[in-house]
Amino acid sequence: MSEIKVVRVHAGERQEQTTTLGTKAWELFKDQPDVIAARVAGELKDLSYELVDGDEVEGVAIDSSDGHDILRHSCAHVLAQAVQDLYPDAKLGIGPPIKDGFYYDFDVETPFTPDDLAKLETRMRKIIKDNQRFSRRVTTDDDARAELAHEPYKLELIGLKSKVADAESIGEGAGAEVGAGELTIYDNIDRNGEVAWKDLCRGPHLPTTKRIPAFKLMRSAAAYWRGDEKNKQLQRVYGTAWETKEALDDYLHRLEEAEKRDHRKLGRELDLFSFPDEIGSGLVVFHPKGGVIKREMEDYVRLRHIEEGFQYVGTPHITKEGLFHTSGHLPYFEDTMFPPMEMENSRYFLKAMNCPMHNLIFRSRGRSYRELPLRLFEFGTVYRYEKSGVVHGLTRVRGLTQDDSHSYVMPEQAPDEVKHLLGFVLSLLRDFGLDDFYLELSTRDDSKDKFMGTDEQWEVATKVLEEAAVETGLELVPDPGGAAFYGPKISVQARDAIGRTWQMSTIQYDFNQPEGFGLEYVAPDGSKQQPVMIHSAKFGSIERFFGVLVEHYAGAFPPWLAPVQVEAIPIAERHHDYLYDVARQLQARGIRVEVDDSDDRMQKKIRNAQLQKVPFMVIAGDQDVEAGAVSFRYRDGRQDNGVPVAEAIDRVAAAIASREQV
RNA sequence: GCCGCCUUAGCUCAGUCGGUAGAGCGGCUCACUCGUAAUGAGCAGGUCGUCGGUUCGAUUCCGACAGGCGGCUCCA
Repeated sequence: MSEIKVVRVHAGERQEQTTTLGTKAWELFKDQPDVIAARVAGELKDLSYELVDGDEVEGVAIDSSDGHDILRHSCAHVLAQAVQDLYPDAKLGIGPPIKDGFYYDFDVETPFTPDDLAKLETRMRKIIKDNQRFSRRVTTDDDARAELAHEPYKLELIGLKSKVADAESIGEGAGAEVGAGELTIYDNIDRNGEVAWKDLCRGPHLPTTKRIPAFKLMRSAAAYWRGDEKNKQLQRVYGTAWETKEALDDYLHRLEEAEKRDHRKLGRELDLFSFPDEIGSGLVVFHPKGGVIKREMEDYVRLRHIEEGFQYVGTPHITKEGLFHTSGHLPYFEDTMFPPMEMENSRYFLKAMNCPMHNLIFRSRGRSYRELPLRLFEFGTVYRYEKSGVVHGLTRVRGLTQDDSHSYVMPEQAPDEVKHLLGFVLSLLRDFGLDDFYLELSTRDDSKDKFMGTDEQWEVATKVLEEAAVETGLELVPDPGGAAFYGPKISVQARDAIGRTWQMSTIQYDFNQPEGFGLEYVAPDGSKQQPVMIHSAKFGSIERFFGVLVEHYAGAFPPWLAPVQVEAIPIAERHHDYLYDVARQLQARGIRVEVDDSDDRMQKKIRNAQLQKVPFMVIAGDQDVEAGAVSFRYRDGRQDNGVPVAEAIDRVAAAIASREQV
């Protein structure tokens, strides 16, 4: 028997090992039960992979990122097997792992109900218990076609694979089925050595179904085949799978926690805003408490813009259609604008973007290079006809207010202006408590008909943005094809308190609208030149940012934003006057305070203030009155008793002024 | 826009196998005046999302529409 040499890599350590030809990868990891696959020369392999001389082999643990993907993908196979067991006519789509789980698409007569999911889970448990072996088999396109003749979607994938090199371009997630290179089928072999099921798949997989420690089916929904709305809708079943029952429970618990932060729920509970049916879908009204937060946000943002050299302007909500022809928007976006109103032989549109109006302000008189950069800024409310299925709380609405600015600059000023804007938006987001970002650079792709302008213009603009983005040192993710029709954009993605990312600010470089509007300035040499305009929204939309902040803080806003900053709680009725007096002093310092003079017991008042997430509870009873003091209770239950009134007021005022969280 | 599910009091939710409904919280009134997350009692509150159909009779069954939820597609 011939010997081979392999290197076993573990925790960064390389360990040479001599073994015999025919040794399988799993034999190297017999002592590590959490290893479910192997990485050989950077490629993931099944544990049944047969080692060859010189291989560097690293164990892939089930709780690693790759391990999770493999576990979840294998679980998707088990789901598909269960579906075809219970619904033999079901045709298979694709079944890749996704963040925190997996899905599998099926073409079935009738959509799955929650009851069906329960039945499928039961069936899956049986398959898992059956300890079926995932067995890899290399095949050819022709053989696979014959074998999968009854699976039209798989046949389509095989056909596409032979045409394109990049499997991911076939459609979302399809890379899990057909990878680059050879085509493989995985057989599920049961205890009796029979093939219980099989699927076209790139792998790798767990060694056996029994290695799925914990899973759960989450929901079903329709999804277009290959992500194209022109294609048939398949039924997609979502599930999740984890390395232990505890990890699954933790995940479900995290979902529950995220649900508690849902701004739609908190918006109702904290009486911040609502979406009255009578007004229409996606149109929000802010209640007084939400209004306080919104006003604080706007006041601060307006102040900071002015400090950064912006001038505050105002524009109307409707306009004749010609303006949007000039700007170039109408041909691109008419179907996402509200339909026009006929008036005095003109068609008027609700405003869907502010830039054209700002251009008219620029053009209202002659401009000198000495005025540039000219920075116009406003809270511009725009209306967009979002499709009915996409409206979602405050994060996707039909009426939104952008903290929108346009900087008009000489072309040579553009790089500095973009850097200035980027620094500004990041500092602003930090002031609101978001400090974990990455950037996305959205550029033109090959579908050039979607985009206006010359190759050279796009190249220059993209380079300016890219350099500014790189200079921040933040992670930069490319987004080809994501640009606006008039130019490339940088968007700032912020991670919230529980790690979710939200698109916030955008900075766009636009050489098209200045041309369309005939914008010009007089240069030092007396010639007329065309400025470049740079669009920027810092929050993106006030409404969305409001929603993000609600979720980020789980409704427990820092004092400077909190609708009620101090709840004064008398222990008994005889302490009311004392607290009214304290409240007057707080109000004199501009602090938002309420005295809870209801006839609830003080314990109930504390509970109410706690549920309203008020940052400072100021309590007074006989002892406090006698000492000229108050007692603090914070949201986390911490107490600080007998604080002299003047000191207490200073303390609250200081926390507000510093915009800190308490 | 597409697929599925949902819509009963201000909120959260029971219920009616077709005979016009109930709880808790919240609100109001009264009593209680209390030291760090729910005092007690009483009262009020619903054309069961809207419109149509079936039926002697519809909140319940069917259809359309509106709104919501979860996805897909989209997102200037």
